[in-house]
Amino acid sequence: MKRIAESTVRRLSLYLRFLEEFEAQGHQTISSGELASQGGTTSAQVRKDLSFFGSFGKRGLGYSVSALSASLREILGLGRQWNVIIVGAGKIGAALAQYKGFRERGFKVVGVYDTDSARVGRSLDGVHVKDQRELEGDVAKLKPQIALIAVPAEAAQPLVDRLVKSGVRAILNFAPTPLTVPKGVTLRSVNMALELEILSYALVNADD
Amino acid sequence: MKRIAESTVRRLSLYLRFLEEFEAQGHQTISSGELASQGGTTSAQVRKDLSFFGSFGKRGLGYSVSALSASLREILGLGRQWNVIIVGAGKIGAALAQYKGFRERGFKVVGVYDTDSARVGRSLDGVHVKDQRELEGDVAKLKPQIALIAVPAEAAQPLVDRLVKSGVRAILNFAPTPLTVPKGVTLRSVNMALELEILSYALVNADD
DNA sequence: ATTAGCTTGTGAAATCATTCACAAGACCGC
DNA sequence: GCGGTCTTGTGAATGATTTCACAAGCTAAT
Ligand SMILES: NC(=O)c1ccc[n+]([C@@H]2O[C@H](COP(=O)([O-])OP(=O)(O)OC[C@H]3O[C@@H](n4cnc5c(N)ncnc54)[C@H](O)[C@@H]3O)[C@@H](O)[C@H]2O)c1
Ligand SMILES: NC(=O)c1ccc[n+]([C@@H]2O[C@H](COP(=O)([O-])OP(=O)(O)OC[C@H]3O[C@@H](n4cnc5c(N)ncnc54)[C@H](O)[C@@H]3O)[C@@H](O)[C@H]2O)c1
Repeated sequence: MKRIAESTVRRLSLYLRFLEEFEAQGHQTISSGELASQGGTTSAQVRKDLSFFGSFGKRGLGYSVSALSASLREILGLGRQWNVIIVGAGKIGAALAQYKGFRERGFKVVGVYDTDSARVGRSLDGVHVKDQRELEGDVAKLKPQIALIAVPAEAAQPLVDRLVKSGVRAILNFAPTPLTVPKGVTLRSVNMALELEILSYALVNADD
Repeated sequence: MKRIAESTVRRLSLYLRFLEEFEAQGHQTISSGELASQGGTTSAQVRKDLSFFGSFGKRGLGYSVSALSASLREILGLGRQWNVIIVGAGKIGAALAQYKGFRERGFKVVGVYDTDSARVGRSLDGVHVKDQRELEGDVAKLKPQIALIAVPAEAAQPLVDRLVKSGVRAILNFAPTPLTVPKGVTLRSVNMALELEILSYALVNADD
């Protein structure tokens, strides 16, 4: 299949969230326009996004909320549970480990790792923090598909290398540093200071 | 001035970070190619990004690290301290309040607010948590330019409305819900579950 | 069965972003 | 001062994404 733009995947994920809300409200069908207004986009965009994957609607009627939800879940790979590990049990790592929003969307935290012996052994919402030396062994055993990186910037690249070597193929990084991964591994970074800098830019350029 | 793409602003922010590292290493000049390789982009992209704002380099030589850093800081509005408030002192709000990375980049947390009386009064790294009823008064007094939203999804829109009414013009939202702001206010959202869903998509479509 | 009223799916057009490619400028060594 | 070697700044070309616009399909009402 043709490569799909990340912006499209991002919107599909948003559409799914709105569909679930709609479903909870008891609606049976939804039009591209309604979906668009929720997501801050246009009806044409919604239809174009969906058209890359097939044809899900009924002309004159719209989309079946439940059928489209199911299709989007399928497309996004959310019909299953993903096992996730978190490395770094500091402030942000602990918050992520306890975040209910992940589990609700099918991402289960199966391990949390740290170097600091003061943190190892503690329990974060049912998952107990282990020493990072157990990382490789656990990855081989538990086969988590996704790893979250919540360690200091300078520890991030060596950690990525270990994770990749152990077989992790998708990484979400929170350390504010550029990282490289070999082909075949997907890396995404969330950089919060950078988000604030974009706001800063917007504030000083408010007049345009 | 012509409107600048967000992707450009994002890269400028990254360039600045690399320049600071370069400066710390004692380098005087840097070429677009060196800057590009750090940021995972191309030299042409770097030059084009900068060209929107002026001409900062010397042909044959490259850019003065310190002069370009200063220019980028100016462009991004980072030549000053920004005051930031955080609403919601739960797990993620507390992590953000204690995050050193913000202060290092000129963002100072001047207030943290919550509804929960068990959390009010605690101190998070020097800033003590106040009752959210003090929000409006404090915003009038402290004039924070930026607010971070770390409350449950259902509390987010009413909170945005209060913040906007009080004069906050830039908001970074961590609640996984769509929010609307009037024109003149900048809103950005960080949606971590969505980041994981993009990874999920990448994993199930690894072969393309 | 026909019509009226919606809404989809999709080529074509328009807009936006990135990459190419090269003239022009700067430095260095001789 | 000149030739050689770099590297910038930038139009033009390419590529990607979004928007437009409309034929075609479905429903419901009569
Ligand atoms: N706190 C935030 O809100 C926040 C926000 C954005 C980004 N970040 C980034 O997230 C990362 C962690 O930040 P934090 O505030 O949680 O810091 P922290 O110091 O609270 O936590 C870092 C943890 O990582 C552990 N660690 C260090 N090296 C390790 C390794 N090799 N293996 C396993 N664990 C290791 C430390 O023992 C510590 O517990 C940093 O890169 C930071 O820039 C934090
Ligand atoms: N924990 C995470 O890692 C994480 C990650 C991504 C997004 N989020 C999102 O961030 C938000 C907070 O998550 P959390 O895990 O910190 O939850 P939490 O329950 O630990 O914290 C929420 C806090 O907000 C406070 N609050 C509620 N309504 C408020 C109001 N009107 N004004 C001020 N404070 C109010 C609550 O008292 C509580 O202390 C949620 O929307 C969540 O989806 C959390």
